[in-house]
Amino acid sequence: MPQVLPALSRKLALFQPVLPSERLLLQGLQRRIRHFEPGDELAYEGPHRSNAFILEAGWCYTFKVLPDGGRQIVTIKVPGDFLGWRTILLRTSDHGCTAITPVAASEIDHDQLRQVMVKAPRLAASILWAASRDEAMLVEHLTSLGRRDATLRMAHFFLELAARLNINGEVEDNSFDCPLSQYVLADLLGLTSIHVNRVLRKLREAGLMVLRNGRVTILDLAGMIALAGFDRAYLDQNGIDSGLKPT
Amino acid sequence: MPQVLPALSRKLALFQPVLPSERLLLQGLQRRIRHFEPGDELAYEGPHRSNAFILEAGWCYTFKVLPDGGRQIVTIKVPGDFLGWRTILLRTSDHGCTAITPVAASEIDHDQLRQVMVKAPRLAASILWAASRDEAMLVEHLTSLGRRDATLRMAHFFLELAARLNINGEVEDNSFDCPLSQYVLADLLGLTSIHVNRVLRKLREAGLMVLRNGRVTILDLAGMIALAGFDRAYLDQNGIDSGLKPT
DNA sequence: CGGCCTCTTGAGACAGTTCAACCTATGTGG
DNA sequence: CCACATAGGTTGAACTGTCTCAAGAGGCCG
Repeated sequence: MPQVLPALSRKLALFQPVLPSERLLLQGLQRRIRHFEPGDELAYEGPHRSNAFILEAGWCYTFKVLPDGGRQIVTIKVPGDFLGWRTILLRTSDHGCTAITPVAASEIDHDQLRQVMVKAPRLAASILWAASRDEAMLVEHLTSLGRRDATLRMAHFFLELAARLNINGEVEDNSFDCPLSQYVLADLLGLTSIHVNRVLRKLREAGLMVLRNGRVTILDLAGMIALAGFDRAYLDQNGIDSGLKPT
Repeated sequence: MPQVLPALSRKLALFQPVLPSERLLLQGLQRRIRHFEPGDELAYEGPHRSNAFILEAGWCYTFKVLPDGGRQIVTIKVPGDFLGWRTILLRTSDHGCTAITPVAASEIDHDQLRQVMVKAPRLAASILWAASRDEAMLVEHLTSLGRRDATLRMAHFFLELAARLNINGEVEDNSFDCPLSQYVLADLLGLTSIHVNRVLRKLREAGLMVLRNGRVTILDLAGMIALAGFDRAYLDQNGIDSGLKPT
């Protein structure tokens, strides 16, 4: 029996406590674990019935590709996140999903999920809360692309990421692992990888943050927050902050 | 007794038929109609309990404001759309909402909605389908801001808008009313109003589309679709197209 | 009539792109 | 164990899409 659900239930507990009975229902959803290697596709764009997952371990990104070959990364997914849930009801998968690191994900049985939603309204509310929070992050990302310049986008993204990872206890000493290449950051933030490189250098030289060897360190938290105009209210995680401390 | 729900139920019927009993439940949700004038705020950003609506008549936009005074319009809402539903479960309203035209909207009672979700799972699925579709549109918009240039963004937006409005039968002769100022289009598409003006001119001079006196006319549908790389699959409305015809 | 909002156009500036080169680390087959 | 390929990162120089600043025109309303 695989050890399951710590990340998801810890997140849901930010909304309301997960009762023992609900914990069992979640475990039922998380029985079928599948594994993927970096670069594997968990879902494809197109009109076929696509799978929904709970990401248990590892990182993925979801993306859209454009006719000209351009790619827009929509979200970075970390353990505890839902994957592909939007396509449970839509009849087409509107995006692809690729593993960044080795990934373990539990595949959701649609009928079983339907049962949970109908028979456990309280848990259903927790799940819909998490989905609403995902959408709020999407809106914030959209705002970044529309109205923040490259530097602010970068700073804002890493502050959000720290807050999300801290739910899983992955932030320590103002620092966390981050397996995102500059190419991925570029397609996420609507930039070129060349410009990502320059922006990261600027943040480093300003003493704000460093990304090196797959690890992020926030050097000046107050400076980052002021720069990005970051207000974590939209993450709705009052109980738990970014894990970062002023220096 | 106000005449209610044609737009929403027509939209939900694109997913599955709305049964008579479900129609009654929807009518129950749509009892408390409120009216707003252009410029009125239906919701504010901030940590208070915000209201959820179904937009019955008129147009709104939702937006975020940045510390530097910049504004990003997140979505344009037309009759039949949900407003503020994300903040039903989140404990903070992450965006504002402003009426563009005179608006009639039914205010949703949260407890009553909860009842519907629990007691009418089939209708709940239709509602969640519509919410998923809204999210898919958000993702497409995000992709526009990240990886499409100003002209493609504009063309893509108006093709999507036509498809949405055609559900309400508002598209006729490749033309539809559109009360969006160039300032609103600018904040929606992450541009300045000056550049919006130039892009609209370019589209007009290319014989692709015209926006004049609050009315859009698509002059060259195939050209627009090819230019924007528009694929309406993400709207998941197989039953009904954009109402536009090749010329 | 004056004030305001929206639309329009021009000219110069700049953020970010494109193209090109080179560097380092890691892995692989001969 | 070297030769080579690949992936990620770094830097420079020229180019361009979009912005900023500035000015003016048309329509609507009090």
